[in-house]
Amino acid sequence: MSGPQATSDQNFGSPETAQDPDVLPNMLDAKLWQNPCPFTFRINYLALLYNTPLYAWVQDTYGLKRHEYVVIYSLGLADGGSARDVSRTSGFPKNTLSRAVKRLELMGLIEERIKAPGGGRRQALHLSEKGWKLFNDSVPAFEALEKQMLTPLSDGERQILFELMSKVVLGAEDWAGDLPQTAPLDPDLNPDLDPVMDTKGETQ
Amino acid sequence: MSGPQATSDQNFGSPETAQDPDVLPNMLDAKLWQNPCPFTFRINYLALLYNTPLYAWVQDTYGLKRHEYVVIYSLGLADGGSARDVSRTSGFPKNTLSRAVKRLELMGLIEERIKAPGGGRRQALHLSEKGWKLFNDSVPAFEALEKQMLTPLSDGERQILFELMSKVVLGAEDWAGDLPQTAPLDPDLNPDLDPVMDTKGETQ
DNA sequence: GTAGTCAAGTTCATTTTGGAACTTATTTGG
DNA sequence: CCAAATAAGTTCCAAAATGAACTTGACTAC
Repeated sequence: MSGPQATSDQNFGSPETAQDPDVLPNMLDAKLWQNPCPFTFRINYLALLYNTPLYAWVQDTYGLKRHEYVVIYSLGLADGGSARDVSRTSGFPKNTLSRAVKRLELMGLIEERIKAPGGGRRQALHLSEKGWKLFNDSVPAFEALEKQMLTPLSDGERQILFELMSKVVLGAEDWAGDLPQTAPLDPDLNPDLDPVMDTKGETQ
Repeated sequence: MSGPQATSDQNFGSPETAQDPDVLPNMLDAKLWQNPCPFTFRINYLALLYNTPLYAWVQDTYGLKRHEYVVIYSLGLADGGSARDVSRTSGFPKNTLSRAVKRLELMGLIEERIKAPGGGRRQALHLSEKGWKLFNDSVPAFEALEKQMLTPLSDGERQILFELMSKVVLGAEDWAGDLPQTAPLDPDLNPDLDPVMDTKGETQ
């Protein structure tokens, strides 16, 4: 090996050890098995593998950009939510979502906005009938790919994975610092719900 | 509830059931606990929570954009890799990486390029001394946050999580369709390595 | 009830991104 | 060996994303 990194054995990428360079999993192997951050790499890599084809499909099928579809999906799960809610749970900046909402309104996928009952200047967003149809028609594709992803696991393993991931997410309150516009995780999450987020599509 | 979605019980977002709207975990709760894709949401959400602060820190500390740092990180793990390798393992388009490589070269973080021994027009990229230093100095921050993320788990649980995630990633060969420029997972991944990917930072 | 504070949402200007076309090295087939 | 095919890397440019400033409505305190 050439540099500091003490990745002793195994060959990957390094010119002197590279063999068939067209199999090229050298770098992938390195990122999977020599990574000081094996967990977050897997997270990111799976997000990439999952999101990329699905959002491409959404784009082709419905002509919606990712952040636009995310609004639909978010409202499908949490009807009456605001742009702020979508921003905080998805990571997209609020001006991006402002535009998305405007376009969805124009397309007749969400209803005219009304100020949210609860607080501030918030606007409660609602899917239109057309919006609900799009949501219901599209979600199965997302479900199917998630199911596909999990086929290597037994039912029991899937359950365990779900529980471990949930633990990690719930523990995130403590460290999840300052996102762009900061969405502190809620202390008393209700263990009977289900949300959606939005990670673009690249790994480390 | 207003629309089709049969999210019966629990209150979230829905104007009629919304209570304290400022706690607003309504939508987060919905995405976590009512999500038809609970696994991929968690993946995406954790990627968001992880990547966002780290890449902001990299930007502030080293003045490197995400894709630029990704090149550094990738070469730190797989020295001698090519831009193509980084593209395929990270999901960034090749022109974006071409620019990144050019800038890193300019900054003196990677060495002059030489054509890769193995194949085609490929160029083997190498970190400079300065590049290695940056890599070695920065990686601990990534490691630390990953460690932080996993604190809710016991050692045994972390091990199990690692194994389950690995299973899922290895199984991805079968379905991981066509990424932008398609990186077929290698059939015989060497279970002694470790790679890095790149998922921007939004959930669904 | 008026002033001050806060934050959701919008607009604007700039930078960034990435598809498409192109270049160029290399390999393969005749 | 030469011609065609392949694919890595680059360039160009139109489209998209986003930070920052701004607007606006609502709540708070006096």
